[in-house]
Amino acid sequence: VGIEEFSMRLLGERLGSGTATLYRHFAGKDELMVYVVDRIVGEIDAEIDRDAYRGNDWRQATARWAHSLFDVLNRHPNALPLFVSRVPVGPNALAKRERSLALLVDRGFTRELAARCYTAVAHYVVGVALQQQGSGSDAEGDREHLRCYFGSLDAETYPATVAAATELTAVGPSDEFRFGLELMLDGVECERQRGR
Amino acid sequence: VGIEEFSMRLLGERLGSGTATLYRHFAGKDELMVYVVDRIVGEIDAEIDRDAYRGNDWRQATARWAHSLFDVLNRHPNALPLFVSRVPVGPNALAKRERSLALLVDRGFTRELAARCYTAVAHYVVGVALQQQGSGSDAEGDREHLRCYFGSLDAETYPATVAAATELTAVGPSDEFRFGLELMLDGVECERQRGR
DNA sequence: ACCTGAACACCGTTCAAGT
DNA sequence: ACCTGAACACCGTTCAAGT
Repeated sequence: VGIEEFSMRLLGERLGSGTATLYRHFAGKDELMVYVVDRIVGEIDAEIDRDAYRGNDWRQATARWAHSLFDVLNRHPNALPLFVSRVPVGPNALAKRERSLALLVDRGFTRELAARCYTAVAHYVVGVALQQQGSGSDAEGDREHLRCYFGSLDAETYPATVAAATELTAVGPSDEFRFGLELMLDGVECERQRGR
Repeated sequence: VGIEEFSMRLLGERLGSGTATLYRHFAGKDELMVYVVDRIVGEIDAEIDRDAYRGNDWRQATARWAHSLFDVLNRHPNALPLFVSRVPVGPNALAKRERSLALLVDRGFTRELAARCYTAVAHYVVGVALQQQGSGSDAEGDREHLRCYFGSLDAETYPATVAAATELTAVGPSDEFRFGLELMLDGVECERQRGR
């Protein structure tokens, strides 16, 4: 129902129990949300745990979990704000982090570079998903609206914005994500070669 | 006071007026927050508007506004959640976007590549700031705590995480930001050369 | 032992009544 | 005309009272 509309009263009602009963299972709303986050993290493609996965190089493998995480976050737009300023430490989060890190270390990254690159990519994925939040079914309409707005600005004051009104709004959320991820992986490749 | 603690009643009280009076100036809490966001965006280093700025190459200039935006966001940690899923379109946001875009186009980027790179960098900066939110004065203590937690895990189940416990928590928020930004700018450089 | 209605101390927003 | 106390319809959380 969305984070704004959710309430302990509503949850109690849907479960056919009193609101106060919920506090026998969770310390409060905050603790409940921690469990919600870990459950969502658990939905990340299990492929990352498989042996077959080892055939791919670091770039393919990293791109794969990044896309999988991005997909999962987009499947749960209502829960996205829960990922702000919360380092997920539940059992599912631990397992996924382990695999993503091992991926890099197994393929020759130093522990330090692996840790830095893992963190950068993970923060990029969640960050973009957060800022694209709500760009669901009517995303095309929203972009159209923004394009008109940029295009209608004063061309003397905002020449570059007016000229690039189309380009600024032509790229959809998933294309934008893919492009930025490739930029970051290109950067990782540079850093890796520099380290040698 | 933080977004959680803020209320229209508190604001009315601090201004020495009735709560209902606020609704004569703003349609409601949401509209008020839009103004808060644009005011914060207005704090981005004005250097970006100056002619002297033109001496720098695209990478220096882009890194400069990215760092400035990051600093501004960190100066207002309580307002950060307001940047989730809101494309800032106030007067200050328009002015800053114009300069950041013109920067790239003036230095030979096509409109499309400029738009894509601007968007990627802007989303990266805000995304990282969002996820580092609250890592203020006691950040060192939090990292120490997380390091112990990672280090204490079962080494059979989480070998890479245990081994990299130090590396995962050794990098502070601003270093992490700088590293990821460099990755992304390396990627932009790659893309730019490919386009030629 | 387990559950919960009702209460407590809050919200955002509205509007009739005051100045 | 402008302001606002009080009310309305909600919150999260607690606890005495019920089963």
